[in-house]
Amino acid sequence: MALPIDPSAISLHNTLRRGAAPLKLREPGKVSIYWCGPTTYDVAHVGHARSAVALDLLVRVLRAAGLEVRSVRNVTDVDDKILARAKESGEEPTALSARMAALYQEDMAALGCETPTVEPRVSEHIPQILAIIETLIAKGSAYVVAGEPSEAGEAGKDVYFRVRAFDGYGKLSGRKLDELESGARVEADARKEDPLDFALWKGCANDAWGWDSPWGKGRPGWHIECSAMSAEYLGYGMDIHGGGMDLIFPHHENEIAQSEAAHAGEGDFATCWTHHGFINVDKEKMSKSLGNFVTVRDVLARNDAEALRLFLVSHHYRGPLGFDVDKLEDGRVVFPAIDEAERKVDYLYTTLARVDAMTVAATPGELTGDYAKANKELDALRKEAFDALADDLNAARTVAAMYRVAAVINEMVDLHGRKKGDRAPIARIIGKAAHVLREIADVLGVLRTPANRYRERSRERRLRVLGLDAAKIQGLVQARTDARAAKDWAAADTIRAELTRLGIEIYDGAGGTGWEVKI
RNA sequence: GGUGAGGUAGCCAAGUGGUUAGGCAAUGGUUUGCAAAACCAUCAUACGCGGGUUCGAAUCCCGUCCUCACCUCCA
Repeated sequence: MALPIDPSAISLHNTLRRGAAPLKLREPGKVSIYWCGPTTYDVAHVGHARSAVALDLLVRVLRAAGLEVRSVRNVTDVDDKILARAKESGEEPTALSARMAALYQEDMAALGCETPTVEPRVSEHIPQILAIIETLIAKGSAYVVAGEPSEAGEAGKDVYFRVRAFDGYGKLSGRKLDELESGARVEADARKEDPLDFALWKGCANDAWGWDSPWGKGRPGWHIECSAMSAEYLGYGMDIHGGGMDLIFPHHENEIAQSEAAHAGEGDFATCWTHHGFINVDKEKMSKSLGNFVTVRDVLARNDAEALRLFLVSHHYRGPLGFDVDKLEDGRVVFPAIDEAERKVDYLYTTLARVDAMTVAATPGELTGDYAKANKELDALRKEAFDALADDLNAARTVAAMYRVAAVINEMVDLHGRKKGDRAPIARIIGKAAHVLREIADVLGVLRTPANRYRERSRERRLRVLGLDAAKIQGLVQARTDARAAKDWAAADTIRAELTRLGIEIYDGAGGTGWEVKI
């Protein structure tokens, strides 16, 4: 079977060029990606999930095009915020960041994100960081100054990057040096040659959290880790570098400056810069500093992980994404958009379950009339689904096509029950449609469990959230079944009303009465 | 002030020059003891506002209003 995506058809928005461009690879058939990961001082929120899902989607799309992907996503485990948080709790900074990193990896795995090829930590790459800083000093791109004195005692020296010595500064973010200088909120620091210069290494007191260096004890500046670790695992230069839009300036701008200065004459640091949009709560960016964040764990306590994943891939990765939080009268917090996405996940799994429940053995023969039309529609939907992904990861379009495929399946399953004479062609269409649905879901990273397992885990979780007991529901359903057997419709309907009030939905099928917990 | 993103039907959300994106909600229908689910149909001649270009504009151009983000840490 042909690959669903033609690698030469893939185009991505490149921040550096301010527009979409066909994917260009340094080595045919292989893609290298560096993605800026989290600073691990707290549990991951929905914004981190969006970032991880954007990377995962990118990787899946590239793989669907037959490309070999090598992805690196850093864990920033050395940072002032980690230190500050650790001081509050009395925990060792390294222990805190390691604990948070483990939680992050757990959460992202729950969202169906594959583990990147390498997830390097800053604390384990200090030698590489020191080496690149020394190179920058040797090339005249960086300079050493006396450390900031502190009451804790003698501090190591600082190293700063000489921004004005790098020609292309501002090329990613579209900023001009003089504008930056004039609009500067950068605090003046007499030790710096220029206010725009940024730290590669910050000295600290001998008894503080840090590492030994040629400039005394200290910690790396924020940006240098990515220059050092990307070179370590991808070599200098990469095909795609990505992260959140807030990183364009200064983080990525500085990464470019450091890396290209250290590797002058070796070409661009990254060919394509990919940046995703934010999650907004009440139109404001979800962020830790604003305190308006919802953690992934908060969401997973109420909703299925696949609902959050579907919600995320239902929107284009570069646009803003509103995340609503509602408070119910009983004080429970709900996420209406995620609930809606979960109902769609229910729908998709129910669709697959209906296919599972029937035998759709392929039988040979020509499809004619409406069946030929349905078959053609499926081909068109499959093409649309994958074309959309090749077009700057437009997964929202892919999701739309996926719903249409599910509708075809349901339509055919209904028909299968009614048009007994046409069962062979109908079964063929269903078999093909189910295959297409799974193929699309795979690249989106949804529908990863067998339908019956999904149903069980959803029921369990929803009962827990509502504080209900399955045995009690079972009893009410049985009582209603008995009333129905006695044709006591009034009694049966009273029980149903009670179940509805509790949040239980029932359905009478050929094999008896089933029930679901509503989300 | 500079830079960037965005404003599309009741709501969410694709679409960057010409044929129904999709979903939610609502209404009608098929089905059902009645329902639920599923399917079909309607809602939908929508594109912040004002000009302009064009046979034709949500889409291009000019102007303008509004929202958000970045310029300090942020996914």
